[in-house]
Amino acid sequence: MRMAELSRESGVPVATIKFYLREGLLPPGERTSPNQARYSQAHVRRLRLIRAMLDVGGLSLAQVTRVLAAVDSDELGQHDIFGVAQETVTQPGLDPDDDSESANAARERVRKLIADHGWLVPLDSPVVGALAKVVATIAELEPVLLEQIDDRADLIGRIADLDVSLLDGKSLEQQVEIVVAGTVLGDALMSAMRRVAQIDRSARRFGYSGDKASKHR
Amino acid sequence: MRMAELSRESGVPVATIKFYLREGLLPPGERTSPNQARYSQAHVRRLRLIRAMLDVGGLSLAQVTRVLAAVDSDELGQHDIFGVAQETVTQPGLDPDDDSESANAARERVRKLIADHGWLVPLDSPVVGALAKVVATIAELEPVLLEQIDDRADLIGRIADLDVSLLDGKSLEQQVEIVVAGTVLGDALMSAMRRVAQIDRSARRFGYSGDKASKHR
DNA sequence: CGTATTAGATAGCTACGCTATCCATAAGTC
DNA sequence: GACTTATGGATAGCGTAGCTATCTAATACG
Repeated sequence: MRMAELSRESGVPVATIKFYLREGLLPPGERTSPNQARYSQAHVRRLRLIRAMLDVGGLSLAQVTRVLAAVDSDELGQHDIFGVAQETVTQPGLDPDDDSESANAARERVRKLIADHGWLVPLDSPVVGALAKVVATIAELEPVLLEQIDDRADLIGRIADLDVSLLDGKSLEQQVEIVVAGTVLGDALMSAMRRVAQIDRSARRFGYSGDKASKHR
Repeated sequence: MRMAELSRESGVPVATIKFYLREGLLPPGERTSPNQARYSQAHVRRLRLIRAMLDVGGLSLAQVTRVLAAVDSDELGQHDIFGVAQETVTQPGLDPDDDSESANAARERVRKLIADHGWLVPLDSPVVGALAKVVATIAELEPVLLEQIDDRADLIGRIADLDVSLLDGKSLEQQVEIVVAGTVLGDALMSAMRRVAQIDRSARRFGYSGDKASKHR
């Protein structure tokens, strides 16, 4: 497959593909002569993955770069797969040097949450720091949201069960792909479904009107 | 409170506050003379809300602007609250003119999902379109993720129950604030908790090692 | 009265994610 | 083999987002 076809297949403009090649997001094609190359189905798939992470997952190019680098390096152990995918996606959490009252309160709340649920997670991991930051933000803005955090954690735990069960009987290579997609696109899927479900619950509680008139103009 | 103090209280630089004022994100202060103004605690809170939506929620300035406009307009009915918050946050979904096989398959899958769960949601609403887009993307990239979508939908539905139950006994004004924060920050909270829970489940399944040595370098 | 702030206007800046142009070589076409 | 088209690679530029900096005239404060 040559450049034009790769572009057509993937829906990504040629100039953009060249840009991704320069940035190392897309591996170079197989050389057929000093300055010609041939691309494969793997390139199409890689392009689709890039676009999915950018458009649907909402990642930055830099994050996509890191995720792909992790995918390509094959020195991952079973247990690290999630960590690697997550750490490249997780945004900076609570500053560890932040010793303010609210920061400590948030950290404590998260510590207790993890302990209460018996979660086996190092407290100094980036994901925990990120969670602490979210909790701190919510605590000072709309603390009611934290009232049922334990119930939420139970449900989320069961979602995580589903996530992990997906890996059953898969090769390590497949697992990497599933975890990456599951981490990035999984967030989008959960958010999108939650919104739909909220509309349903809200309609049941406050009354459903199928016509547009009731919608905000 | 004058500008300098507002800046100190909120942690937002003066230049940035002025920028937000220009953009209409922050309402003008109360005039004390033709070119002086005084700010209140409400301004501090508003600033914190803006920063939370930008930094934690990951919204764009334009989205924040729309959310705030909706918050400020008080012509919302009970049932519309979710819709308004969501529609300003929900990114463009599947193009309705897209008649490709994959797009139709995704739409059908979503339609069935909604029907199976008895959700009361207009199929042409933006949130459903957004969900269809996510489903379409996952379907062509990592379709295994869709295998347990019904189980996920059940759990998400129960999360939505929690979301809606938060509004019990709250004034309409409070409800608006809760829904806005719950929509934007709630996504961040769920994602962060899910990552932590995934680490736990993964550790249980594949073995936990508390030391850093097992982590990706 | 003098120094420090302020509101408001305008201009500039950095990062991101492309997009466009150029050129020399190679491929496809007759 | 001549000729048109496509390609790889390099370099430059562009549009948007989200601030940041500077300036000015008016006000506040001690």
